[in-house]
Amino acid sequence: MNIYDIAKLADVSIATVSRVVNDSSKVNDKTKEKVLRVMEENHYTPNVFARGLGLNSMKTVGLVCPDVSDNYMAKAVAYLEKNLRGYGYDCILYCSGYDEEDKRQAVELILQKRIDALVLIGSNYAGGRDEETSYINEVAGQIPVFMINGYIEGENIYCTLADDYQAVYDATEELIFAGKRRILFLSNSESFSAMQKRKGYEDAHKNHGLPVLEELRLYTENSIHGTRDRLLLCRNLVFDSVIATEDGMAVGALKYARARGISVPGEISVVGYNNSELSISCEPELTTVDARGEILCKSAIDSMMSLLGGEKIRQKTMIKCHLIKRHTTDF
Amino acid sequence: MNIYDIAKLADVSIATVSRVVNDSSKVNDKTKEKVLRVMEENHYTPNVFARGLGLNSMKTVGLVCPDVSDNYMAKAVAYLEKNLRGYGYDCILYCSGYDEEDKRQAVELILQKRIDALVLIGSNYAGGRDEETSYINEVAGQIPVFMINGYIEGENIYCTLADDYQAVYDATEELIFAGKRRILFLSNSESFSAMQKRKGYEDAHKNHGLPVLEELRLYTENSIHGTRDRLLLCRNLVFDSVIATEDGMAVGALKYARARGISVPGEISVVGYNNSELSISCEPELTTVDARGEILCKSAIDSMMSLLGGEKIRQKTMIKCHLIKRHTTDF
DNA sequence: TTGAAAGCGATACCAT
DNA sequence: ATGGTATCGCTTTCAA
Repeated sequence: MNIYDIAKLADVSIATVSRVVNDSSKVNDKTKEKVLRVMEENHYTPNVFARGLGLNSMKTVGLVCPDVSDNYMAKAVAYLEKNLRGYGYDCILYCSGYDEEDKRQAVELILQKRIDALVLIGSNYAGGRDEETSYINEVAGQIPVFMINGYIEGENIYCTLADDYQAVYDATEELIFAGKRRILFLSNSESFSAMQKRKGYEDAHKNHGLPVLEELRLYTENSIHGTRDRLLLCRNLVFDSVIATEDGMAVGALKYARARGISVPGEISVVGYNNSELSISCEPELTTVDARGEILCKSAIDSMMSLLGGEKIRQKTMIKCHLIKRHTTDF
Repeated sequence: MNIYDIAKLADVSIATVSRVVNDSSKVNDKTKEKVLRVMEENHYTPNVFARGLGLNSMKTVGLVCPDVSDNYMAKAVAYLEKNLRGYGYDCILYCSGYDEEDKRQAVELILQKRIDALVLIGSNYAGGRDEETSYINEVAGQIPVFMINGYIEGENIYCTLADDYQAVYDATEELIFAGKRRILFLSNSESFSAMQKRKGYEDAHKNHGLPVLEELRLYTENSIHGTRDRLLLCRNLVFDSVIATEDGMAVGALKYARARGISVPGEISVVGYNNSELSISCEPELTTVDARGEILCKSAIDSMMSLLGGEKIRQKTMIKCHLIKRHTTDF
């Protein structure tokens, strides 16, 4: 059942049917009604391919993230999908993995689907060297690119990001005020966001005349047991508090403390990041930074709709984070 | 840059270009090479819409789940997306929510995108009454439908499911063997899977001559604090063990025990479901059922590829679950 | 092995 | 307000 069939049945031309479908103004109410009825009766739905061919758009936005099974990204995807659909846009999803080459390729592939806009979720697409992100600038030559919690400068690239720097700066400062002097910094990547966090951690030390100790900066995987075991292996690492760039690592630190018989927050304080469910599943429950994922996504969608509607929008939007104090710290 | 441009530059007809693109056999190696070079030089990529129009397919499968921010579904989506892409299929994602009407509508909408197959993730699409799932049968009239951990009978519907019944039956039986007589059953939905689990719980009791006590079947939301608070409110509910249909609720039970000063597994045993990260974040770590989400997805993909390749496949595949014993039980 | 031409099902411009 | 028709870019017969 195509537009020709409907036209014939309704005894009008395909042009009129098309007008009704796109509810163009210039069509007689009676005609419109008749066509609508015929469409209804025959369960007609326009062929999206034909439509796409003509308009060179299928009202689709591409979502790319390293891994949707990560809770932060999953929430972002869920939010984006739901709300973009509210605007009549569908989402096609690519999980790129974390490898540089794979990320580049995922973006290249999804671009071939003639999406109307690209959303890059997570700070893993920024960071690193410029050469490594140049492909994003290229994409931006064709369609607008929106980054959720990443920042790349360039024409047609729009970034919404959490103020991770300030969040970690503030948390570090609170620990310092509480008398902590050996704050372990746990991270698992060199993403844009991880770099911001690290800088916040370091600046807080510097601004309070405290040394930034190399030995207190630890790389580990973002897994509970992985982090615990990693810490267990460092037999002569001494610290009185922990700031982790992801909740998983913070919980790992908790597990480590328990394994070593160290009390939290009595002997060490622990701060996590992302306010994920992990942070309330553990014992004691985790003080953590809420990076406002939903607000970031909302802001990105607003920008996108303005842009696609022809308005001019700003390229960088920064959102403040929020420290949620629970039972792993005593400040 | 379209097929005509390439044809002109390579000094061949568009038919030949098309043959090269689809690497049809009947094309001279020299010609092929020449065309390939021109395509390369001009960064040519076929227009997916035009292609879709001709083939009436865009090699896309529709993924529908109630909520990707749920860890189980997110993992499924991640796995499906990654592996389907390996077969050259893209994924378009719809998060339907849990409401009956919304689910129906999501399926209807995604169908308009002329997807090649539909995957329904999670047992929330089955269960309830037949009238409520009839729309799925209708969809199956047009394209194959694959259900991940759900079961609906019907032509062109293919189901892969975990043996949730047996998993809960076995876990319940172990608790009974360990001397437990008041096993609390915590659930949060009436999905197909939830029903299977409940039946497993009840049958284990019956087969061991134990009564199924109404008061020990509790509905609650799948949230840690929600479940904890719900239990805290039941002042005269007595139980010696817990089986939850989701890890979140099991952790909630743990939190309840802690709040009441009840020791786990000393005084009560707790069993969760899904082997999520929550189950290792909590303290003590949770004994939980691994419902083999990845294996389910793998099996579904295999079936799909066989079917699209013209083979005949079976409509129902059952996968055995696995009980992972950790520290919340002592059997 | 290659090319010419007929669809595929919409949109949109130009008439009327 | 409505209709006729070119157009979008590809796939696929049918001939050569």
